[in-house]
Amino acid sequence: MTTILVVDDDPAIVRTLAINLRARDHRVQVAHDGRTALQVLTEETPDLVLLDLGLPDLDGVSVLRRLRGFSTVPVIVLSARHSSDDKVEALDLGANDYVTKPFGVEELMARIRAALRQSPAGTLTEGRVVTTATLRLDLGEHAAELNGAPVHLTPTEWRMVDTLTRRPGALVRQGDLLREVWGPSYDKESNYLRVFMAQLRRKLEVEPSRPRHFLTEPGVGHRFVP
Amino acid sequence: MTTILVVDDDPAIVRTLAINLRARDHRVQVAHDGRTALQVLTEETPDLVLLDLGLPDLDGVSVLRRLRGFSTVPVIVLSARHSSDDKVEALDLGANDYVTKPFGVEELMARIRAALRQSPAGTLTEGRVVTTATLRLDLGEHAAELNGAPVHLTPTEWRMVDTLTRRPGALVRQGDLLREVWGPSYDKESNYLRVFMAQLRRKLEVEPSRPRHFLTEPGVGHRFVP
DNA sequence: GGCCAGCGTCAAGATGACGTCAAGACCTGT
DNA sequence: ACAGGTCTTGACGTCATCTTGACGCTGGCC
Repeated sequence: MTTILVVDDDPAIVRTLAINLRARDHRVQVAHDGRTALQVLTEETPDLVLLDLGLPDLDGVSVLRRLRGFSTVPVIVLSARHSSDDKVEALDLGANDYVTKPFGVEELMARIRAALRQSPAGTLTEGRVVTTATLRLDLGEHAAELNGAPVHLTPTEWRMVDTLTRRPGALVRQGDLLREVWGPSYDKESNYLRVFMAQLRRKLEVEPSRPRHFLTEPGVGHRFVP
Repeated sequence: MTTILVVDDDPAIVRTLAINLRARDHRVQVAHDGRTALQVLTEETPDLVLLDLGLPDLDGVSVLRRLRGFSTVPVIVLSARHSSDDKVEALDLGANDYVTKPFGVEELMARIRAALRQSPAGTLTEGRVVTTATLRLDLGEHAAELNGAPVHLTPTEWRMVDTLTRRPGALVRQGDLLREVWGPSYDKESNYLRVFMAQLRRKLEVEPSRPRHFLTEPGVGHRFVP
């Protein structure tokens, strides 16, 4: 049983979606504006988000940008805007799919199934936990410990940890890391990597100047070794 | 760099897609019918498939069904059929996205980015791995081992290893090697070869003075023998 | 035996990438 | 409006890597 968060200010649409989703055995959560949506997302961990772009308070796009700051939950954008630019923007901000209103319910349900199917076996719900001799990183709970002492990581730092630890020991190229963490257009800003790798080492390495987990492969990329 | 397989029988569409994909640094493979597409997929491992539904031989839907039998590669369906049933069918058969023709190129490119982003990071890397009795060279991961002990190679050394091991046992001429590693204008700087061949042997040969893998063919070039 | 061309070796200097720091911009909640 | 935390941006020292040149060795040829 999966949980789906519906973010839309139109009660009629919300009702239609809720009925259809419940009929297909999903749990449904509702937020009528962007602020509430973000609030819900920090407290709950739905398996998918249906996000309307036309919200009363925040722009749907900002909601998307912000939620991608701390979550990799699959997002399907619903929007009345048909323009190519809007679609490109939303997709590049991290939306998994973009459906224009009015939409066929059956199609949307199929797209939801598709998105859930692809979602890498639990990015949120099944909290990934990485542990080493000195470290404990709970990706789901956003909790980090160094030698038992809790450490606070910022959203960007979490995103870096997330992509670096996805395949332990594997090399992540600079461009890939930048795109994953900051977005598609940032693939040349290697400054950021220097700053944030230093930050991660300061917070997560016993001896920041002699890193054992967060390593640099000069000219190529970075890797996390357990 | 990712490889994308375009399956479509319309040469005009294939050409448009190929141009746009190459401009965005993708390698492009083409299949004009379903049979060829399935054939290619058993031999190569593209990172994403663009699949037209209207093919001359097999129905695109059957292609999709069959390829899902042995592959989890992301598939974006392109189709002139707008009906909801068609979309639902394709999506439920395992398509990751469904785009109706005519489509905006920018939108499609954004959807490709979105699909690649979601695909588990591991599936993308085409890791060539070269092994001998004493050596292990993982070109994708930039990891090298000599008798089980990890060895660190610099970027230039990796480029040399890359070109030398591309065709094991084959002779690579000095000029070709220099051009591949340092650039087109360096084809006379055979100094570099001397310096870096020595470096490679020091790091990757059990007995650097009696090389068994990285050999020199005086006056002609170099070769890697497994 | 002596000469030459090409290869192997070495080390010093130049270069560029990385690590570090701090000031300012930005955003958020009070 | 303010205070706290976070992200961005630029400058700078440091280090690994690359470049460059000098020298010794070897094998072929006269």
